[in-house]
Amino acid sequence: MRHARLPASEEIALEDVFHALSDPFRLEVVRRLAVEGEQSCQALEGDRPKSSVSHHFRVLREAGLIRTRNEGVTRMNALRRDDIEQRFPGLLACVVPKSND
Amino acid sequence: MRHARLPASEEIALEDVFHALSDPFRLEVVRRLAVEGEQSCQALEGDRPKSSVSHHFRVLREAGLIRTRNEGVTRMNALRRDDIEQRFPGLLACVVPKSND
DNA sequence: TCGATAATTCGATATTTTTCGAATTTTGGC
DNA sequence: GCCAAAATTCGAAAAATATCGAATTATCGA
Repeated sequence: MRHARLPASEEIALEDVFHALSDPFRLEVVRRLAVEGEQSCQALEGDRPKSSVSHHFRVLREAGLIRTRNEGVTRMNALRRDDIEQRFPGLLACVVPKSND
Repeated sequence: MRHARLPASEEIALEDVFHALSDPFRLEVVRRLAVEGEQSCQALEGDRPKSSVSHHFRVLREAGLIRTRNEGVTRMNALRRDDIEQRFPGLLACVVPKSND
């Protein structure tokens, strides 16, 4: 696996973040990660096919919004809360209902 | 002219705003309107053809980010600062260098 | 190593956006 | 009314995104 493409905090581009968040499914994913914390892809797929879900997670990952790690056979996705807050202070607050640190 | 399509403050959708701001030209337009205040389309077109500029202004208008009024033969575009701030507090601050009320 | 589960990649198609020239609309001045 | 300036609309073509099934990869456990 070398699909990483995870930008460093300073490399996160506002245009990319906005593009990632302009899709309703991806926006909802970010909100749920913010509220419920780390989640598997499965837990957040609606009734979409896996390949579609995977695509959206990739967009979020490459925009710098989420980070993915292996947990056994599943992959857990987490919002990069601190990195985003550091790079664009206040942005997450516009997106997310409320925080749960 | 009936191209208005200007959403009321409460109707502004976050996805639309994000989509509008995900384009570099449009993001720059918003920043310049924020810093320099009301501007004509001409003043902000780079070397793009008019029709292209007009398209981008329309996206911004329909997303609820700008408002356009006639000033003689030209049309002046202004950031809907208060409406956006009311609907999504803090969002503009993430986008714009600094404010000049 | 085999099988099962989770997710990614591939490839092809569909949908959405963007681009830009030409034609049109709007407004003001003569 | 006629002309010029500013911007929008139209229409077609190009580019970027999204969708989804099938094949592939990765990881764990037996």
